[in-house]
This record gives sequence, structure tokens and C-alpha cells, in this order.
Amino acid sequence: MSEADTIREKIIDAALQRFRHYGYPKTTIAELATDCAMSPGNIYRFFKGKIDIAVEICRRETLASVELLESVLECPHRNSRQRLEEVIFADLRHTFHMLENRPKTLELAQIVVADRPQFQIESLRRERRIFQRILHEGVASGEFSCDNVPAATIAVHAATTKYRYAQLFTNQSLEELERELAHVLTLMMGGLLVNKSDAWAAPTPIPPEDESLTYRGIQ
Amino acid sequence: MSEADTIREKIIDAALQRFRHYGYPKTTIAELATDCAMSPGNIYRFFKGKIDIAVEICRRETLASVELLESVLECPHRNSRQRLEEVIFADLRHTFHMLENRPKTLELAQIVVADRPQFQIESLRRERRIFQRILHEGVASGEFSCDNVPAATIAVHAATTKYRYAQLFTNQSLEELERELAHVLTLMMGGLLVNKSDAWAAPTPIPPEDESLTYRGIQ
DNA sequence: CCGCTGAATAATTTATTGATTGTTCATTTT
DNA sequence: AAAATGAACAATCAATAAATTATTCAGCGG
Repeated sequence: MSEADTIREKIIDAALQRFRHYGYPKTTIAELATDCAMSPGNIYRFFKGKIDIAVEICRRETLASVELLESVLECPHRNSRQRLEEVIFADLRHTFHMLENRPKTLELAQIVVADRPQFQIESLRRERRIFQRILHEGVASGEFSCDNVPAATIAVHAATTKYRYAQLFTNQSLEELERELAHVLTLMMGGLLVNKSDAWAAPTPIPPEDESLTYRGIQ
Repeated sequence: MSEADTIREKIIDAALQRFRHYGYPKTTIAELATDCAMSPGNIYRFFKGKIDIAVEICRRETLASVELLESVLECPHRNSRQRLEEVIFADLRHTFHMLENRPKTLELAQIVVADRPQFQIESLRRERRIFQRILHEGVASGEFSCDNVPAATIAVHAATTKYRYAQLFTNQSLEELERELAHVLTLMMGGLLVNKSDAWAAPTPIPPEDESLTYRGIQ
């Protein structure tokens, strides 16, 4: 890692701490400069502006989220249905706990998206790619029947919108949301599974929260 | 209608005009009083406070929306699948045009919900009841197979969350949203229809917008 | 040169004040 | 007595001033 990159990391680190503690608006460039033992002006040799520091932090956050979901996905001894369901459950829990425990993260994301609408679009696209992979595998293995994987991916993603950052839409508890999501998944499985009867025959048990997995590297 | 009710209506009417034109915050009780040729204090003999006028207006708005959806539902020569799909499409279009053409209505609803969270819960419940009726009929007619109608209703409602006040979540065009919704509905139909193959065999054509129906009494 | 500083400036935020508004109620009118 | 008024008061909002902050850049050391 080059010297410049090291300094950049230092700035990001300082910003991460302060944004989490005091929020983006209450954090000043001067403070970040002090934290990094440099002058305010020098920050601008590493970031075009204050908002760009936030963008970088959010970018990493979304990459970490995607990695979390991928780690759920790579869990072996799972068929496609279980994978899809567990990824979506993980998403619900991950975003739910995020808003519950680190509200400043949402604030930061909202500030970034307000300035860079493209950011949200790309984050959602990355998430959808995971769904698409599962559907693709499921079709290949003969478990899912689906003649238009991209369309089905979009459908699954859209139908589970409520379970990403759920607190933005409702004040239901996590337990309620999980029960509801199980119903939504059962319904959708009817449209994906080759043997429709399987969707009801094996009603989705809500997978237990795996703290060790879900929160790895978070908080 | 009693004399008191007539006056009440006059106040609501004046408020409706002003809220639409200038918005809730920019409308004063004094103005409403002037519109109704009375004193500010007298308004309080008919409404407990300013916010209660807004609540009543929103309540009527949501009742009108439900009636709109019911009118779609009562269209004859439709099977349950078509009814469900058309009601959800109508909902998307209705709320989309609402936000596009009368943004003050959203502002008003947000103000009301911020003060009366129960309001939103009840509005959603009323809407869900329509869905439940369709599902119930579909099961009775043998078109749908579903061993837990209330749960399926909740699932259908939740899965289509994105298509109610869609502009709150995305800046996709109405056309894009309609295409997407068609995919979601196809997926869900797999979980509802007795003959799963029907869901794909008869891909949902996006029903044409029926202006005369959709906008009756709105705007 | 290169990396950095820190004062200067432009933009934003915060604090303050004055004006407006929602609400009440003693009083008047019908 | 019932209905309505409008002045009074507290709460809220808008406008402006003051302070703070983001960003730039001429210049300083290494």
C-alpha cells in the first residue's frame, strides 16, 4: 500500500469514527484533519470534498453487506430454495439491526444518495446479482423452473423490497417481519419451484439467527 | 344533514381547496374562517384542532381510493386472477398519478401519519381486505389453492409494497414499474393458482389504463 | 519540485429576534 | 341558552444576523 493510500485510510478511519459518533453534519473537516495530524487543506489532496469521504465509507459498507450475503450463500448442504430464503432473511436481519443499532449509518446513506442517486441504483444492482446467481443455479439444477431468469430475479427482488430497511416502511417488530417474510417466500416459491406442492408441503421454517455469522465484522 | 354538519362540510371544503393549492402548513385557521365567513374561534366548535381537519380529508381520500379499487374489482367477466392483478395495477397507477399530479396530497398524508400512526395502519388494513376478498373468492371457485387465506393475503400485500406510492422508493417510470409488477404478479400466481403452468402459459398482459375508470372523481 | 500549511473566502449552519399562527375563553349576539 | 366573536396568550415560523464550516490557493519548508 502506497504512502498516499495509508494516509487515505487514516482519513477514512477518522471519518468512520466521527460519523458514527456524531453524524456526518456534526463532523468538520478541521476535526478530521486534527485527528490525522494534518491541516484541513491537506484533506483535499486525498478527497475531492467532504461528501466523497462519506461516499467511500458507504461504498465499503455496501460491499461488506454483499459479502455477508455471499457468505450465507456459500454455506454448503443447501439447495437453491434454502439459499434464496436464507439470503433474503439475512438481508432483513442485517438491515434491521443496522437501523436499530447504528442509525447514523442510515443518515449517512441518505445524505450520500441525495447527492449521488446512482449510488443506490448500483447497490441494489449488486444485491440483485446475488439473487440472480441463486436463481440461475436453481434452474440449472432442475430445482427451479423459470424461462426468464433476469425477469424472475427482478421480481423476487422487488417483492422483498419491504424487507430491506424495513423500519423505513413500518414499525413492525423483527419477529413480525420474519413471520410475514416467510409467507411471502412461500408464495414466491410456488412460482419458482418445479413441484409447486413442495412450496406448501415443506413450509419454510424461519431459520434461526446465526449471530456468529450475521454480525461478523459488523458493529 | 344537520345545520352543524353543513357548516362542517363548508370548513372541509375550504380546507380541501387551500391544502391543495398552498399546502397544509401555509393554510391558516384564520383563512379557513374567512372562507367560511366566520371567526377563527368558531372553527374549534367543529374540529378539535387544525390537524383534525387534515385527518378528516385524508380519511375521505383513502375511502375514495378503496372505492376505486372496489369498482375495479366488481368488473364482471373476470376470474380471480384477473381481478387481483387489475386491482394491484390500479393501485400502482392511482398512487403514481396521485404523487405526480397532486404532491400536496402526499405531504398532507405524511403530516397526518406523523401525528396519527394508527391512520396508516388502518388504511393499509382496509386495502388488504379487498385483497382478502379476492383470494377468498378464488379459493371458493377452485381457481386458487391456498390453505391459509389471511397469510396469503398478507404476503400478496407485502410483496406489492413497492407499487404503492412507488415514487417514494424509486424514480423508475410508470411503464418500467408496470413491466416489473407484471413479473412479480406472474411469480406470485405460481403460488396461488391451482395449475401452476397457467401462470406462465398465460403471461399477464399489462391491462390498458382505463382513464374513465381510474380517474373517476379524482383530480 | 513536492507535500503541506493555514489564512482567506464563499457557502452553510446556527442563534436571535420579531412576526405570525393555533388555540382558548370571557364576552356578545341571536 | 346556544352560537359565535375576537382579543389574549402560548407556540411556531420566518427573517436576519452572527458564527461556523467547506473549500481554495498563495506561499512555505524539505
